[in-house]
Amino acid sequence: MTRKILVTSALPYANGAIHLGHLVEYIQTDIWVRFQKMQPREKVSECWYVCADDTHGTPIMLRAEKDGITPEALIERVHGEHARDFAGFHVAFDNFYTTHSDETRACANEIYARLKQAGLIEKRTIEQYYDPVKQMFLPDRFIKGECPKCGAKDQYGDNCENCGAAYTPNDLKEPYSAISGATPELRNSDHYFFKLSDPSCQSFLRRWTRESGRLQAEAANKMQEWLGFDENEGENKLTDWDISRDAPYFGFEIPDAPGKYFYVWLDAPIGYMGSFRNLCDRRGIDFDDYWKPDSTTELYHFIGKDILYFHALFWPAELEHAAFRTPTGIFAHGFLTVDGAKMSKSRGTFITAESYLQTGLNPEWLRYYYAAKLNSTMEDIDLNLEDFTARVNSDLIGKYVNIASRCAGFISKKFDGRLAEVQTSPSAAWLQPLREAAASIAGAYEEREFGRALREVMSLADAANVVVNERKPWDLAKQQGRESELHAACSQAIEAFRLLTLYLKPVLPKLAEAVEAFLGIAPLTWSDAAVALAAGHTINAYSHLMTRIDPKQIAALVEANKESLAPAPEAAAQKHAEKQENAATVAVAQAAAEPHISIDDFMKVDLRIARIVDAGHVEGTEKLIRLALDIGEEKPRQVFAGIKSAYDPAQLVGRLTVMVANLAPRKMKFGMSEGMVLAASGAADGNTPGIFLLAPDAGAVPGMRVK
RNA sequence: GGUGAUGUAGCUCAGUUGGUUAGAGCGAUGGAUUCAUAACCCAUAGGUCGGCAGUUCAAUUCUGCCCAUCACCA
Repeated sequence: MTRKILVTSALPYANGAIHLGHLVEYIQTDIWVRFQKMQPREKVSECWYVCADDTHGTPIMLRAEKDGITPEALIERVHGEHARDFAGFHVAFDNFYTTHSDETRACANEIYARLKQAGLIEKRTIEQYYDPVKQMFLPDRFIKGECPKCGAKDQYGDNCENCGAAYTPNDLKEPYSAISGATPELRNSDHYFFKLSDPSCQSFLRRWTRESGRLQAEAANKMQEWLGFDENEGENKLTDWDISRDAPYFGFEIPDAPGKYFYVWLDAPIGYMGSFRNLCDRRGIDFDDYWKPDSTTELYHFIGKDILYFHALFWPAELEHAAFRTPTGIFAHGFLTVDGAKMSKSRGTFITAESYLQTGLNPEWLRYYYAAKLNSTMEDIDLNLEDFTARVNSDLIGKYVNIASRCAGFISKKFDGRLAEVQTSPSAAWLQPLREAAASIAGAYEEREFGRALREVMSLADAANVVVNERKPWDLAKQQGRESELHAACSQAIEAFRLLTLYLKPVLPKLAEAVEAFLGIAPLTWSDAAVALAAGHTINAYSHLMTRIDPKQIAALVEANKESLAPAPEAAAQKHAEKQENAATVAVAQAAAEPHISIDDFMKVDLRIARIVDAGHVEGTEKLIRLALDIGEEKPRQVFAGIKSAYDPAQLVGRLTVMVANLAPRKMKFGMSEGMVLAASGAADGNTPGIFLLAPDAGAVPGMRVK
């Protein structure tokens, strides 16, 4: 059966420039799509690649305000920049659209309406911080204050960068608005939730995430962590997802809720549909064929591993319950590092797509290098600038282009550009492995094992160079009567070059075009591997196809991206998920507060004497011991404790210790942890190793309260 | 803190369902060659397969502990 495929890359947020980190994904997707489009129609009859700018949310609104323009003007400008950058790197979307479109709005409204009809939308009143100066509700990341745990100042509203504690903005001490600096007030507001906690969502997602092909193995593991193993898991489930935001907000107003807007993360994935709908309208494609529930077409989302949550949980659950098809597969990739470290503005390794092109570097160099490093896992990939130069120069110029360069001249000068018979020539037997490699290279591309594909291509290029070396066309050219040998040797080398070009074409589309012009052939497709160019086929004069990277260009690129200013925090710069949160850093001095707690605070902690009635290792963990604790209740409590390094389970059974009995139960991969045992340990500096479990003096019995 | 991943030659990476001398490309060194933008070809050197312990006739591979790096914790 012929395949029909729809492919997406994650939507870039419309408040910043495309950089080398983004390009990993777009290049990866583009290579895969180009590969599919080279397949014969009977195998892949359609393959569409759509994307869009992600244009909504608070950061866009504030950014536009800061620039003194409307959000619409901002996103239009950025759309132009993004389209230019993608085109510059030969990323060939069938449609690069925008989420701020009628199509996306219509899809969002439809999905919302259907979810509502299915009883999966719920209105709830929540308490949220409000900036009285700016007159708007504040997203978590726009509230800063002191960490409730360690007292560190100027921490974001969701977690502490100093001690790593996670909390909600309501827990922050001395909170202030990162926008105005004002002290925010708690106010009530109605929000709309997608009921992810509904049993139908839970059971659907448990099934869906485990189906073969949906997720990479590592991603499926992660999902299991979030979802739990089975239906009988404790009451700790997925929580409902807040999909609305209050005005002022740049986005789509919810149809039946004036003043409420769809949260940007709701309409972002819907933007895939919106973009495709727009393409369908322009090209006469059947939208429903791709999105109806029982569709036989394939749908793939290429994403960064940071947004797996949105694409593997929320998105399929939405689609399923809104009576659309769900994705065939989610392909997550890792992050990019440059020279082994996060991209850094001060080091000049935060490199924008625009600066790369303006410095005069060839985009196909980067495409090749990324491809050489990409595989189907979520591992991070490193752009090592020295290695980049060496690898591209050696592989592409030294090996691959060299084959044409060293043989084409003889064909032109001695044979008037005409090729000898190759397909049936006995001396051309060495080309057979090159030709047959088409299948395994195709397999590697299909599986997104681009590195493996290119290793195979380059080893074939090595083999071709060895053969040329053995045939020595330069010697043959000097000898009378050996013209046909020379003709055969060079024609075969050209044929090898044609095959290698075909295999590299998904990665190097422009170079392949230049080769097609040089060889005087129609655009190469995968089935062209089978048949050699015919005897007498005329090729054009060779002119060099690609230059080497000059290390000076790399130095210039780094220099152009260097910011001498004090480096701003940029740790999360390559992520999509930050879109809803990333705030401008506003420094506001805060007075220190004494980190005392009241007796009431202390009494909230229900400490109990517990007897360890059972203890055992937890398979698959490095630090945990599973404890069964008797605190005088009907059933012992199950608690997981990170004390494996210091205790042997067998020695623990029977002894008394102290546990926190009213700690919120936490679902872990291996079951519920219903409390916590108390143990002392030294600072994390490792100078005082060891973990020391607390124990009461003789006389205490299980269940006694500790206070 | 918890979870997951990674750690193999100077660099970038393969690989090992436990089995003799651990591989490639680049780089280095030596040689050969001159058709090719000094590319290509041949050869050599270079690794306690992060560290320590255990299981085993045998561990880079399995198990435990430790170290380092990275990500995630909605």
